[in-house]
Amino acid sequence: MASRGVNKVILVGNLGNDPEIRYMPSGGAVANITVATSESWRDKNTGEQREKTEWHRVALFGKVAEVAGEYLRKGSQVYIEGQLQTRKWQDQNGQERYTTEVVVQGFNGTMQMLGGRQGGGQGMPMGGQQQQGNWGQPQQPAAQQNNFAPQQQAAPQQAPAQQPQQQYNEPPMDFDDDIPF
Amino acid sequence: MASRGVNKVILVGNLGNDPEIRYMPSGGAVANITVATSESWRDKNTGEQREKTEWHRVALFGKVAEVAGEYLRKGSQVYIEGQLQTRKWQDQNGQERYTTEVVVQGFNGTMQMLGGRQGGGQGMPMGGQQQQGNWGQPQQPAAQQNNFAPQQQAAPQQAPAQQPQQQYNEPPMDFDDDIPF
Amino acid sequence: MASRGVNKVILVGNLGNDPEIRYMPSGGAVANITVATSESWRDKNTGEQREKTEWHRVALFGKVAEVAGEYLRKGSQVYIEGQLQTRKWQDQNGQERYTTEVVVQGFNGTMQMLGGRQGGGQGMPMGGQQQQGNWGQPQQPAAQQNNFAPQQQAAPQQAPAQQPQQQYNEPPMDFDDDIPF
Amino acid sequence: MASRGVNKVILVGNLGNDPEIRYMPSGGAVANITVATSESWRDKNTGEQREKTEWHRVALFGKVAEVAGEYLRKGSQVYIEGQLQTRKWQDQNGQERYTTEVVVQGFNGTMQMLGGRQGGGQGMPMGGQQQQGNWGQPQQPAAQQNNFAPQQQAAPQQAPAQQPQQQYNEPPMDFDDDIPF
DNA sequence: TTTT
DNA sequence: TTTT
Repeated sequence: MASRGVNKVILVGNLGNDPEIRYMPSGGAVANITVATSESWRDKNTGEQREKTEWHRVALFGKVAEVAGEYLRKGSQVYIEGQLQTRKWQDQNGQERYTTEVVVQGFNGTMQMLGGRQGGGQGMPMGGQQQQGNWGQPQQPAAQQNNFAPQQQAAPQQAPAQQPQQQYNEPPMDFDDDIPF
Repeated sequence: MASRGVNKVILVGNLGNDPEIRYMPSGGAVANITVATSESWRDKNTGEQREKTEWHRVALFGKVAEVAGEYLRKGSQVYIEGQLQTRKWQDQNGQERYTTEVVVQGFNGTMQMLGGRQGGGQGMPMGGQQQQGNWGQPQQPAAQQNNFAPQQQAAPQQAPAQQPQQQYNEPPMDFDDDIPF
Repeated sequence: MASRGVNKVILVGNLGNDPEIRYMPSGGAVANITVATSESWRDKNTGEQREKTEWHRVALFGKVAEVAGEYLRKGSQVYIEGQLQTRKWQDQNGQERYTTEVVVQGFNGTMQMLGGRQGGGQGMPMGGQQQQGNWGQPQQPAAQQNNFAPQQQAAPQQAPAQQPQQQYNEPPMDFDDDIPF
Repeated sequence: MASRGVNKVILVGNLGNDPEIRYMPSGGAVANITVATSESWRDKNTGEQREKTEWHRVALFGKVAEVAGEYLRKGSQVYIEGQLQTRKWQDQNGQERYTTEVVVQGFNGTMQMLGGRQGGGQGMPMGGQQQQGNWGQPQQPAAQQNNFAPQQQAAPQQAPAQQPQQQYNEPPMDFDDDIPF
């Protein structure tokens, strides 16, 4: 829990796809999302308007992953606070590759749904039928890979001696997907 | 310059090596540094103290790159504020690879040297002979490695005409100022 | 523009009232908003749900103030990045008082409208009639105090030698309003 | 613990005075420090260099307050991450006054000592005799000013049972670690 | 792949 | 005074 140094990422952007939820053998949820941030500026040579979108891999763990799986959808706007983490893996040729992600886990991060009336009524963001933002209806976290009930680790954040960052050595994570990174 | 979304990284850590400085055809400086942040925690199973160091690639552009090249050294402690940026490149086998960096450029970021009484004396961080932290003596930004344009110009947000970040040349703070409360 | 030290505030919250816009003699706009952030938790003694709202004074300057005046309304959700600033003033009894605000000015800060389809279509956040979030229709910045045309300082941020922080010594700012601070 | 909204302050600056430590009836420590951040710029009218220092009230709670009391001294450079909080009080004339502070408490904030090789040797920041930065010798947190409960307990988010922030007792970083890229 |  |  101690730390020398600061490692903090803050993002506000929109999801490029629905979250992908997986469960670790321990039952803890992992949600992977991609978040777009973009900036636009006027090219000072050509004078034309230009835009550049940056895509961020974000991995959420535990309770916040469950919330993401239930309420976030493609297009949802989110505030993300997490840490940068680079992990090494082997591609199909046995070559070492590195992937950098924003990790949101326990007290080292947070996720906030933005826009719409998130977190509304009966535990669903919209509180009703009419969709205001791009939020999902609360779902059974069912359409997932493997699925032992995520053993409600609702408040693990207070746990006195939590073990950070042991992620990513459990599910394979399919990094050969055709996602652009 | 407009932007929808927020893309912000904040790091406090130490350099793993001396900065590598290059110059673009335009004359603009680029500094590459690696910054370590670490956290330690007590393993709740074994009870032993564990530590994990995360290494961050950071690319600085323009004036702030020159300052980095002059004053930062292996071990220097820095505050970095920048943006996440992932760029695509081809490895020797023609395979697409991705590298994620923290980009510090113009008004989208800042770098602050920490420790010692930076901003001291004659434009060098320490103000004197005795080395307090791990800061370099001001150098000619001459010993540049090589000089091909870096494969990436990072975000073109404010291009050549930028001129921020000439910090580090102010008098030391007087801590006997009357604090207004 | 240089700085020793970091002074940064990040808020995501909702406006408690419509923005108040004023113009300085120089023509620069100033927008004052109050932003609510809240947290809720379960009281570990009584077991009941509790909530606490924190109200923040935010002062925006220049272009971002104009945008705030045009598009933000009571209830609007915003992302604010600015600096902490405490200024001294005299109350009606001649007593020294201090007020702390989050100042958003030039490159030292940013404001992003959240939720809805902000910044949409023709320069208005919603792009149409149907109100999705709590955003104002684009207005003439007319109903303001004094009103020499704000001399479009649209890109003063690039200005080579801008003069920071001289605010608050121009308009009186009416700090005896019945706002709770 | 839940929250709608983000309320975050990040400071890097120097202490204007030694910390003031107090203990609450519960035994929890409270440290009050004032942190200076400053910026300087060239006045675009007169052409002269100008500087402005901003002073921040910071209140630390719990373990981090104890660390502050032991190791921080006037002039110490710190990284602070906390929340903005405004509290109401009555002055000697019975008038309502407001004071805004940066509150560092539990998981909602952190404090890092900067400069020197903090986290070194035997649990003290410098690891030895020779003072590199402006750090105090570890003290008994005994010389407390006075001992009435501070008028404010700040947000009760995680109350007594908190236990984060026991940093600063790790071995120094080895910068010859193999950087993974 | 998002959003505007 | 907001929002949920």
